[in-house]
Amino acid sequence: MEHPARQNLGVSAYARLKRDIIRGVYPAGEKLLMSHLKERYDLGTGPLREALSQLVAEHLVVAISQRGYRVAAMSVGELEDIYDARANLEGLIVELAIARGDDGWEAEILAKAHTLAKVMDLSGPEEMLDVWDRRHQVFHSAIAAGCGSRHLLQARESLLDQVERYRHLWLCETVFSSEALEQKRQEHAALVEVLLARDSSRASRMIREHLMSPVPIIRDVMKRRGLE
Amino acid sequence: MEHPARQNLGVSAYARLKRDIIRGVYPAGEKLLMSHLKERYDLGTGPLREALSQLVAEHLVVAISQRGYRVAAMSVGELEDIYDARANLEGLIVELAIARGDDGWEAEILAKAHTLAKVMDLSGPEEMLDVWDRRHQVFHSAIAAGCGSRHLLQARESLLDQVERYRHLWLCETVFSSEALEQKRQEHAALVEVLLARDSSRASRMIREHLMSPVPIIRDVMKRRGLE
DNA sequence: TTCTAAAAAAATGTAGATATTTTTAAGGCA
DNA sequence: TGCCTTAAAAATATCTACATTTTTTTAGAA
Repeated sequence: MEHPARQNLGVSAYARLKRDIIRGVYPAGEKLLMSHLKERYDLGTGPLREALSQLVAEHLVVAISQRGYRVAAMSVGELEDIYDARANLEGLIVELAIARGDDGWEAEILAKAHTLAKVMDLSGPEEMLDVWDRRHQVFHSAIAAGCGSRHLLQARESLLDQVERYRHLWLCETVFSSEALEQKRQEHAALVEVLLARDSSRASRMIREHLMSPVPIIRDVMKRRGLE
Repeated sequence: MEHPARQNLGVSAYARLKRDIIRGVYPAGEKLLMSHLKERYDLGTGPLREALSQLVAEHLVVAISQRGYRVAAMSVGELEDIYDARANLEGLIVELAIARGDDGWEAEILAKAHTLAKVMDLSGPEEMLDVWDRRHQVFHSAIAAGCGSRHLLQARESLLDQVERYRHLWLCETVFSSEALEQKRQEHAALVEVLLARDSSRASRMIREHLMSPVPIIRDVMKRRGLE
């Protein structure tokens, strides 16, 4: 008989904390009080400190010696830098993917693009956005996977984790109009076409623009909320 | 009066463990026994687990639930992927640096290149290699800094950390002939020239080749040591 | 108000309790 | 004997409770 494979508590603490930070449960810069975390997650300090250490390594949390932990700050400056870095890295990855991707890669892109395009058929507004976002991520990951480099994809993941708090701001604030959805769909369709045509420089430019487009919107949200 | 700013033990445990892993004190794949670590670093499990958690996030250590920690494996496959990823990322960063770097950037490069070129004047063989390596890193960092993106530089640092174990293999094994040194010096000089001329595509290609050159040597060392 | 000192709160570290895995040893069977 | 299974013992990982140290707050005095 197989046990349910007992995880150590640090791992689940890590997952839950990360999720809560990304979802904005703890605002940027907020002190993460050990006593509060112990109560909220019903855990001892040991596992919590393990989890926090990992989050420090991922730059989502900052540790100040003898003064505990804080949620990493957010700023418009960082917003712009993360998106810039992400756009450029993704551009590079797409170029490599076009040079290196095989038939399976093309097929995966088509499959994920199709799944993504079919989202609107679904039910409620909240849930639809959720599903759309998940499939959107999967679609872009399928494109990136073609570069074939575990370590470039790892760098990409790391930036995704760091951008997630800003992106969440966008998802929350955006009343997702069907025009915007339609707009995105067209961008994706155009992107797929250029990818399959293996037009490296055009694909790279397109993906960079595609990724940068939420920046002005998020910047506005931040300024409105006094997060600048 | 200022206190010496007491660090928590996890931080120094992290630094020492990382150093030892990179230096090959613990071979790839080796089990990191808590009892051994406690004795070696004279620390309790708490700080050690904090340090190990950070190293897990940096992919230098792997955690297996209820079975403790191991040094991350090494393989020729990973060697090739890290160097490939690094070369491509560095190529991208150089292109951005050329587009974005200002006069200060150019000046820094010239300064660091000069310091690097002057290393040979120094004393012993071991120490010289040490100094050379440090200045070499500084030189390349000065180039990369021009891209102006904290997050791209952070991704670069992360790859540097991960490649360090392989690079250390190279530094240890290489009896550093003055021809090789001379060869490197020429590559650097050529690189500086192209950078200052702002020849983006040539600089990118040159740096990619420059970074890839140790790969065959390291691959040989690994095969000889049965690390493949 | 501004400074100081006591009190409270918080972070950090260790020791030891608990749970899990690994090793060892013994027994059964071909 | 050789090999597998099983059970106990040892080693190990993990977690919590509490002790210690440091920071922050509070309250009183100048």
